[in-house]
Amino acid sequence: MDNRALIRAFRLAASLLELHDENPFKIRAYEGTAAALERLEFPVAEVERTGLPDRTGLSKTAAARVAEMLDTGTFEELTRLLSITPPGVVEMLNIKGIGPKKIRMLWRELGVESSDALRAAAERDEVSKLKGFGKKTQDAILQALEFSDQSRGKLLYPQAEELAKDLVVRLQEALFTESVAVAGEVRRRLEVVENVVLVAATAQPEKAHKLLNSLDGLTADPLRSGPFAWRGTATTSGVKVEVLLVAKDDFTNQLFLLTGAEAHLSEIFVPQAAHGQPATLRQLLKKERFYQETAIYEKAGLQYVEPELREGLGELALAKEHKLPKLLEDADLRGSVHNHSNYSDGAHTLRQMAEFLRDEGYEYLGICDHSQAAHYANGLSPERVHQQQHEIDELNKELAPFRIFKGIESDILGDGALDYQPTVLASFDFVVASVHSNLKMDEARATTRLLRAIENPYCTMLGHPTGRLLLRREGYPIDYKAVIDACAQHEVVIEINANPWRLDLDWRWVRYALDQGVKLSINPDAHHTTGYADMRYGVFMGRKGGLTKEMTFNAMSREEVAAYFAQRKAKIKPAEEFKTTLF
DNA sequence: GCCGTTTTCGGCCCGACTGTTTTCAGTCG
Repeated sequence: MDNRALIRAFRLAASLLELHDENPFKIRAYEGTAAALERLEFPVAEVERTGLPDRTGLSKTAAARVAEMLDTGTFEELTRLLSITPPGVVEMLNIKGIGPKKIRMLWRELGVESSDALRAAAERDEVSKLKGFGKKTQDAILQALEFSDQSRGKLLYPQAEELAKDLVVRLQEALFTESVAVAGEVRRRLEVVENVVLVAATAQPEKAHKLLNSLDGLTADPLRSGPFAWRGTATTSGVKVEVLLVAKDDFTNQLFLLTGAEAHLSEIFVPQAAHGQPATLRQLLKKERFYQETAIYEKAGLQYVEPELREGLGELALAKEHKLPKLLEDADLRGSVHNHSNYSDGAHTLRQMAEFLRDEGYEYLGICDHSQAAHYANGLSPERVHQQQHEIDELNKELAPFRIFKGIESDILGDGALDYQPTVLASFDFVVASVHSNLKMDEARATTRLLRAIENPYCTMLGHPTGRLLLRREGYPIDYKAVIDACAQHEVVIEINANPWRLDLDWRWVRYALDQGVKLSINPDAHHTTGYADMRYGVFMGRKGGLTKEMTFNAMSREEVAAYFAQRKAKIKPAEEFKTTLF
């Protein structure tokens, strides 16, 4: 059991206590346990049980509950709470916008015991009549239910990749072949996956069927399957799984056909093709058998198209002209600039965050803890900013040539102002500006808010532009063009937040940003040393949008980044000159 | 439930925002 499972269990217990109207301080205690676990930087499961209180800082009773979880998968209080709560009501806790207290009302007053019953009650206009509810709340509930419906049967990229890779290994073992590959959305690195598609070369497809039918996590769908295609779903997520069983000589053709989006395969790239001559890649594949994907594009007279780009969004036109860019790679990144330490809500100290990154071979770290408005995340008061910067100076002396840049993730307040006065903002090497509150603005207001932040001379970089959490919450709507244009005008870098829940800026806007000359930064937003690894997802998104090393902010060297920050700060006029207009 | 003692129980306690209210409760990050 990993720490996250523990944290989830304690959060659930806290919600259930609240649902059952128990002592608020008891609730806070459970939340406190979850928060304490979140800050830990080691797997609790590996700690000697008797050492738990000392190692975790938890109270004896909380530590005992953690131990119980580790040994039995649950703890007594949680079991009790679950036993007095209908499963459908527990599930309702996941609905955005309503919390335990509103759910209690719905349950007690309307007898609603499931999401479906809730939807029915809302559609009958019964919810809006409850005390404390209203028309808007009812509509918000229906909208949230709609969103969670849409999220069903989908996985974030990392989970989809893990599932796909696991199946590849099992099929390779069962079929005694290396020729099993991931295709489809996972190979194209889509941020959300609905279909996990694999291709396996085998002369014994029945062996593959037998294996796939026997796997615990999969549910077969015989109606959609056939002798050469196993289809079903991953049981818990409901995501579709498809395994095509093909002859060895057909492997490359099938892999290719199952990788590209339909628009890529069926786009006419030879407008004047003679009769019978292939005009699309699909037609070419029908005529000829290939053994390497590079040979397919070569035969078509096209530049090789990386799987990430095979979306049918204009890449073939570029490939025809041999103008596809050389895409960014993991190894091009030389530092990481939006990360948290335990000064705010991160798990690790400045030193730990820096040494880990240095030992991974990177040249610099940008620390951007939360600003003072982010109370929930232990945002830094000006005094603590000062203290942190002093500590960074000391560490920089010791760790040189590795360098920590002094940043901040400054909240963009409701009116678009940055958190902190100019004198404080001026003390940072750079400022990442992000929205964390009041996420329900309409497009006009949300855009104006961002534009105002971008115009602020202290804004170096725009953080997660829409605030979206994939499969969990829609971002606030923004006018992408206006935001990107403003970033171009004010030389503000846009981050591709590499956290797999965010992947924001959306890759579909990367090309537009690049065309406007906006540099992008692959930012893991790490709250833990393990979080740096998320940068690879950000690289995938950049690649999908055609991002190159040259246009990637954190592909710059330490010296280049230092020079960039210094030059940008030098351009800021003295605070008094814009004070009246901006603050 | 946890802390910290006035050592046996009282105090603990985010702020902004929204939507519901007519003075506030619930939710969120």
